[in-house]
Amino acid sequence: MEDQARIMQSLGGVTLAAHSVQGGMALPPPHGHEGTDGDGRKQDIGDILHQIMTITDQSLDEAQAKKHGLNCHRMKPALFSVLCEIKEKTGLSIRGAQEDDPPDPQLMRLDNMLLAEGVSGPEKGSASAAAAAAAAAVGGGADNSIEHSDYRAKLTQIRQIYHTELEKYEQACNEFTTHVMNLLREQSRTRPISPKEIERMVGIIHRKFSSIQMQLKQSTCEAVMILRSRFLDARRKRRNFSKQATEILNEYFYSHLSNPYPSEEAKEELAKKCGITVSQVSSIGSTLTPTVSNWFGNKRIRYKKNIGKFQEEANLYAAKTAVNAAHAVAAAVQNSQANSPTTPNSGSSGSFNLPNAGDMFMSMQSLNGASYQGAQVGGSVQSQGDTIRHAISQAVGYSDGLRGHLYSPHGLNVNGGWHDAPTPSSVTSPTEGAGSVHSDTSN
DNA sequence: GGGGATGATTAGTC
DNA sequence: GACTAATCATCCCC
Repeated sequence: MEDQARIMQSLGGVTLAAHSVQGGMALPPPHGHEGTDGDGRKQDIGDILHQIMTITDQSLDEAQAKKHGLNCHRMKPALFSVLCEIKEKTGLSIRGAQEDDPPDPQLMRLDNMLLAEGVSGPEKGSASAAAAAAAAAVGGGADNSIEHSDYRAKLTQIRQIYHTELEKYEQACNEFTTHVMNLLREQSRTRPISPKEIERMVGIIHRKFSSIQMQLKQSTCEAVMILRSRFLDARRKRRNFSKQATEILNEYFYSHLSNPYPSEEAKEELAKKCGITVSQVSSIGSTLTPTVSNWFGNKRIRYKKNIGKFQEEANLYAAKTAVNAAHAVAAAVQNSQANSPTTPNSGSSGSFNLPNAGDMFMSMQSLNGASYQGAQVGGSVQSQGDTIRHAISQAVGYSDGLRGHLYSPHGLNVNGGWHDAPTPSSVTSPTEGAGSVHSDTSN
């Protein structure tokens, strides 16, 4: 320690001296200190530094021996403290420049996406949740569940690959970090390396590895996107309504031909009856099941476009609804006769099987070849009841000889709009309450 | 395979 | 937000 203190004092401008050595130059004489004693010390330091400079040119054994010699040299602590001072000065600027890197937004996006897709994060988390959501959106069909499980299986595969690769990267990163730290600790015996510097080096290594990890995450995201798009493409495939569903929808459409705008409640009930959805509700995309809203939208347009083509269909459904009405009314009449002659038609069909009385009236008029003359709303309850009774007899008689009768396209006005559908979004059937799917024949 | 039927999508309107 | 009209894409029958 005495030597060290003396050297520090005698050298004065240590940094300059050290820099000179680093540049391969001879040490300059200490300022204001000359003499034989100073020359000797200068010679010692010069020797040590020269040995350090040439150590890499020597063979391993030779270098080890030299290293040992240097470590044991009496001047080593003095030299070490000089190097410490230099490092302290240069280290400050490096530290200031490299600390507190903000989190990479790209990496954050990738992380969020992988988490949302259920690739990263807990096993039972969003992967199955997303798949379950997809399944819920799709409905309950057998082929749907196959698609669902297929999607889930492929997602699990991606997840497994991702985690395996991630583990590999982490392991490699840890190994490399440990290796570098050991190396630095070893080197710290011959040159000054502070813990903070080791920490900084570890940070650099982690940054390098995290850039590799980012590539892995990017590839995984791409794979998920491809899988997702393929899966959704498969889901976008059009599925036709079942025959029964089409029947139900057509029945409603033709029985409300004057105003084929089902309310939300009506749509919901129709959807329930048909086993379909009201509208597109999936967050993932289109559903497999066709929707009531789509169906009515398409039906209205196609009916309007080509009324002639739909005449036969309209006749069929008019007859069908008439027969239904006949049965219901007959039952109601029987009921009322049996129970109380003063309360006719107390029964209900329980569904929209029976048409809107006004439309029913129109349908039957059409079946008779008569054109629809006026608004259907005005009729009294009694007169509608009479009309229905009249319709019953007509319908029963028509059920066989229906084909060939002209169905007059009612409900549409000259401009192509529906008669009494002033505000389509808030339509209520003329003779029934808003959203009622049930027949108002009992009126 | 062709063509009509039909469910979904999209842009524009109210 | 619901609707229309045009269009796309797929299904399904011949």
